[in-house]
Amino acid sequence: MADVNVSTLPHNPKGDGKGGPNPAQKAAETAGDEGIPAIELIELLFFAYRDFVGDADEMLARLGFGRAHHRVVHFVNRHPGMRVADLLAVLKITKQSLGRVLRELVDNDYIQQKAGATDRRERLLYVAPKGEELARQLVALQTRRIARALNECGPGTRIAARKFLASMIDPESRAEVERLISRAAGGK
Amino acid sequence: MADVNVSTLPHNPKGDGKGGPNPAQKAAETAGDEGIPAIELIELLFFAYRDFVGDADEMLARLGFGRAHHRVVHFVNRHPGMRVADLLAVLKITKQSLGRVLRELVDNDYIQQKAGATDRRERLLYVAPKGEELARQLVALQTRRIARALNECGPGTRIAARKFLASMIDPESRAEVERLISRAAGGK
DNA sequence: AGAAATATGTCAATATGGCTGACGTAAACG
DNA sequence: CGTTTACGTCAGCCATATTGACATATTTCT
Repeated sequence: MADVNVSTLPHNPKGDGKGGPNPAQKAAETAGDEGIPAIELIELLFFAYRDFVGDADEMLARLGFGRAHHRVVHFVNRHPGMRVADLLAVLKITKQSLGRVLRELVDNDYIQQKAGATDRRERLLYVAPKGEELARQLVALQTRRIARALNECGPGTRIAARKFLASMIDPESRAEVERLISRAAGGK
Repeated sequence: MADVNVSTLPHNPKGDGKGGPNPAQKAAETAGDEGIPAIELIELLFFAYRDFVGDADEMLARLGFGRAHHRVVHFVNRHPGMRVADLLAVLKITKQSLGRVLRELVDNDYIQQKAGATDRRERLLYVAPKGEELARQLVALQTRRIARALNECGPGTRIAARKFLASMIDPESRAEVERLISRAAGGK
């Protein structure tokens, strides 16, 4: 699956004897420590992620931006002075795709570009005040949801969630993601 | 943020005295039980989700399908006999958008339609054998990743992850999502 | 110095997956 | 019988991504 929305549900009009267990169950089966099918986590991950990014989507839409802009502002804010090539590598999109989004952000004073000091071919990217403010607001929004969730859950949840999410990442990428996170987060 | 990819990182060419903590930190701050900034979870959620859906994306691409098809096959498989209107409500897209995807799936024998028994205006949706097999494979793929992650983490992780993810969902939607999950999962 | 590689930008065409508005048809409902 | 409902479809638009080709500056290598 990929982003999905909820709201209403399939009805089951006249209790047509279809209420019980159904397909997709054998495939799910148990997977992990207890005897609960992983399909639960599959769908929860979906809905959780949908609402998680939904917060930002709204704010962005009001500015005429989309998720692509969010990604750029977020990463540039987290890694000031990153090069265009670095951003492309992190986002894994083509420079043509980045081009439009970056241009819009630069034109609207969310992102600044500076030629590299040692290599003037490089365009080092920085958030302008507007971009920093936007990034701050977006992080605050998403932080709020996470804080609420953590508060609702037990005290060990943060650690567990952090570990679980990290384990969900491709093993090959994990080291880089950890580096990306800790580096920007001020990890020394 | 929204879906992002990792791989290389911003370089920091000549140790220009930029290695330390940087912006976006004050905004992150602590949020929850311990003193760790939520921004870690924000980014982990991203990368985890990216790889999570990436599994399916590959398989789908080989069939010429996209995420839209995945959603349809997944939900129809989980809720056999659901109506088009139900699917629209769950996916929260327009019927025009669903139309194309559904037509492709029907034309290629992944999904079957049957007129409703009591209300013949309804088109009840069922997975055809090919669709069931595809849904099974996709769930298996994602289950594998989850199982691996749970195995890597402690025994309590499943419970904690389940709770955390559920708490990340909008409070208003939570009951419906739980219903959606448990109903299809064989909840009586 | 000159050639090659690198970092970036840009033009053009294409695909996917959303959207809105308008209209049509069959069936149920009152 | 008229209205509403469930669904489908035509037509056009938008955002985001893609590929391929090519341009321009600048650095690096020989």
